[in-house]
Amino acid sequence: MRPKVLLVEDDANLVELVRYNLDAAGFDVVSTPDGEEALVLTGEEKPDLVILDWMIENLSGIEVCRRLRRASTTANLPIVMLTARAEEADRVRGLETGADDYLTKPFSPRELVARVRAVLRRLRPALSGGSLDYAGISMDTAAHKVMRGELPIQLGPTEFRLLRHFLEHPGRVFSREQLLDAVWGRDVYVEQRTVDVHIRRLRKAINVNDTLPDVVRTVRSAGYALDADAQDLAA
Amino acid sequence: MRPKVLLVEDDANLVELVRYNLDAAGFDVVSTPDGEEALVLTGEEKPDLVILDWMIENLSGIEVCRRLRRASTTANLPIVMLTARAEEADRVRGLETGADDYLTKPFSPRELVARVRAVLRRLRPALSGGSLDYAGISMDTAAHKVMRGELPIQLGPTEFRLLRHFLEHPGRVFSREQLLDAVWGRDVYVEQRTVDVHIRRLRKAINVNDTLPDVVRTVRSAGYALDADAQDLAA
DNA sequence: GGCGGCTGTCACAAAAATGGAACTCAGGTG
DNA sequence: CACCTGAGTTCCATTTTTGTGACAGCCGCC
Repeated sequence: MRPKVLLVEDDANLVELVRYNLDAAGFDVVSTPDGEEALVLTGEEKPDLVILDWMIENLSGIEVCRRLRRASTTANLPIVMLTARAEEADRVRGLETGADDYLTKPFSPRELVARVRAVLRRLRPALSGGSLDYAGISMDTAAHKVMRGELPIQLGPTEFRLLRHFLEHPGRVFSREQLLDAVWGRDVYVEQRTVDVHIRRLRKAINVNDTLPDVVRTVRSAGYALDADAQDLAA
Repeated sequence: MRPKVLLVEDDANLVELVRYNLDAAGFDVVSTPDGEEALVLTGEEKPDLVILDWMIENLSGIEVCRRLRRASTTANLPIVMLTARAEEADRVRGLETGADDYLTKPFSPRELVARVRAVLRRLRPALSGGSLDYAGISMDTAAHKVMRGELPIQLGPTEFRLLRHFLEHPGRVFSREQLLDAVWGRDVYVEQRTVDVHIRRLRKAINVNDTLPDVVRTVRSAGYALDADAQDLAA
């Protein structure tokens, strides 16, 4: 699955240059020159990362950044700012508004790709092909294989995505609603309790034998989390 | 708890400059000019982030970076590279080796701090807002975990919300009515005395053993407050 | 068309949390 | 010291939330 990047930039030549390089590096690219539209596209396209030029139409890049950070659904969306403003104050302001990285023009396309990769490697390890490890579970996202210690684990597609999501945010609690958004997709309508059933199927598959601790923690009235010490807390 | 940064840099003047700025920004700083020692210190000091100069003694920064990435305990340690080598190829190489960010000298201390913050904001949400600390109690709101010193605390949903409310307004006294509004919700109708019961459950859970002081202070005919010295005041 | 793996729902069981009542305890008062 | 008020505790019926097994529909495959 190619990660999707939303490019918000009004210089058509630059858009083409960046699009070409990102495409070659294995990314899908959606672009717009317009700040307002960027916010709309973020909701519709659900990009994995946004590249924001500072000077764009309608809303400034920094304002778009601020709004994305404020909305809960995009508060964690990786953002790379891109601009001709090399002033130190601007760079600091960009980073403090919530951008994850900041590049000044002129920049090298290769460096941009490298920085986009570095940001994604951090935030969405699964997208960059590597493997995810936590609490004795390791998932090879490329090969779609999962191991619990030395034991291979067999998972259905939904359980796989569910576990991957947990591994990307170890220890963190997600509500059923958040899990439906992240694992099923934002426009899918299913009962919240369906999450319970899949959690159960995941537990069944992961806790191969009774000697291994359950790593899925139930947080009453809140949701579920993947947790190395799920057991101790219950005790 | 202040995040700890390991600074690997051999220019003593630069070390002082960076140390001063990071300290002012709320970080603890440990430093060494030596690549080999950096690896040792990483294990001993368990920093939250490493700032690595490329040109250092014994091992090059990029080699240190590579080794840190390879070791499982430090594979996820955030790394910011810092160097005089402005060549594009070097920057790309640095980022691809696993650095999370890359700054070229001369750089502004403020930008360095901003970038360090941006990297940490991503990786350790707990260090920048996700966690509430007061009177020896720390609550990780993302993971829904509470600790009293080193001891894990088990709370029911209502007690959790109650404690969170207290932690958000440490030391302040709330009437039962205010607590019902804030913790139960404005439109919920329950007896005021119910608050007492939950306060009791909270106390029971928090005061794990008798040696620890009670941090919930009762203010007669007024309400309750979370207080570091609840005992002394009562005496 | 039949088979097997996945999915989403349901209904019921099990577990945990909650709210309230009753009773006890502590502090202040005259 | 008896009395009164507010707070601490305990207990338990009820309500809420989660766990679980079963099942029917779907889809790709042989």
